Amino acid sequence: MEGGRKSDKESLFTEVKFTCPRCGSDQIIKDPNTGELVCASCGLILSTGMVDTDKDWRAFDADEYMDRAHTGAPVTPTRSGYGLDSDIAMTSGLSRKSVQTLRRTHRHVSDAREKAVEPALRKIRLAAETLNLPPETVEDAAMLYRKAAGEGLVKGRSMDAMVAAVIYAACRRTDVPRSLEEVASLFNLKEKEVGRSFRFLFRKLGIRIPPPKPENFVYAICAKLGLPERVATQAIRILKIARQQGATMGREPVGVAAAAIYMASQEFGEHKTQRELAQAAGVTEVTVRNRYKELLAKVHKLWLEQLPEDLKKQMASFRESAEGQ
DNA sequence: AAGACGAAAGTGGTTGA
DNA sequence: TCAACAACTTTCGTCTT
Repeated sequence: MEGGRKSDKESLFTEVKFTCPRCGSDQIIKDPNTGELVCASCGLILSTGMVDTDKDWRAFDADEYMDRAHTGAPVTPTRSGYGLDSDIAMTSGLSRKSVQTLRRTHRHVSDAREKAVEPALRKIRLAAETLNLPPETVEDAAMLYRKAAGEGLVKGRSMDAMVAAVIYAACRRTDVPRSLEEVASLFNLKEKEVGRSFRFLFRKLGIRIPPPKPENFVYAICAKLGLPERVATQAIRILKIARQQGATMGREPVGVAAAAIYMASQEFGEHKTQRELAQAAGVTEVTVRNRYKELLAKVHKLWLEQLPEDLKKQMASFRESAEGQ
């Protein structure tokens, strides 16, 4: 590979020593224009909503403090019993015998439900680890599975396909860019099978899942190609205009993303071939080319017009120094 | 020679009758 | 169930640098 050039190229990962609270990746990129910190792995914007580990309540005197304090194990749908166990105490007012009866009934009902979903939840947790999913996504997947199981949609279907489907759905709902192919192959399933379960699920549950945004794929593709953050930032600008212009409708989001990156990289003199972009995005050269053509027609001019003067000059100088090499 | 571009034919999914 | 359709892929030839 062209190892020599890489050192004088601006590093994609500026020395930010954060790790992503969602996926744990340390590939955090800083957007020079907005100052936002973005995770290159899962696309989460960090700086506008850093995790607040403080209390979620305030107290103005000691009594209030005692009153409002609540602690204990976090509630999570990813574990059976939501990570909580409940029991019925031997309190006064009830005979020993009725407490025992109550306990037995309670255990019977909750155990039966929990036992039914436990293997699936275990699979979800395992898959999440391999796919490097943030907790938010894992919880959503677990929640969806519980909902599906609760409505009897799981019976008689392949558990793996259902688990894969809820994981994919959760990724979509929480803006984590994982492809159907990635999720399906983890379970040795075909895209088609998972896709079918996915559609069945959200049709039956009445859940609306918007198509993935092309922006979600930008940082992952740029990271694969070692493109600097300024290219990623502008690609996202291009994609925002593209959406306003209706240039993303009905198009494969990842293909549009690749084309936008191609466009931005050219303006910055960061030459990558259409083939390289296509490979990084997992589409063909022709798709990149066609999306690029559409972006040229509908977006390119608007994008350049909206750019601040100093950034235009910056682009020109980057292009010149690239040509000089 | 490498990369960009375009045309033509084929593929697999979706939609509506 | 089937045909029509849109988006995408594969393949290949031509043009440009």
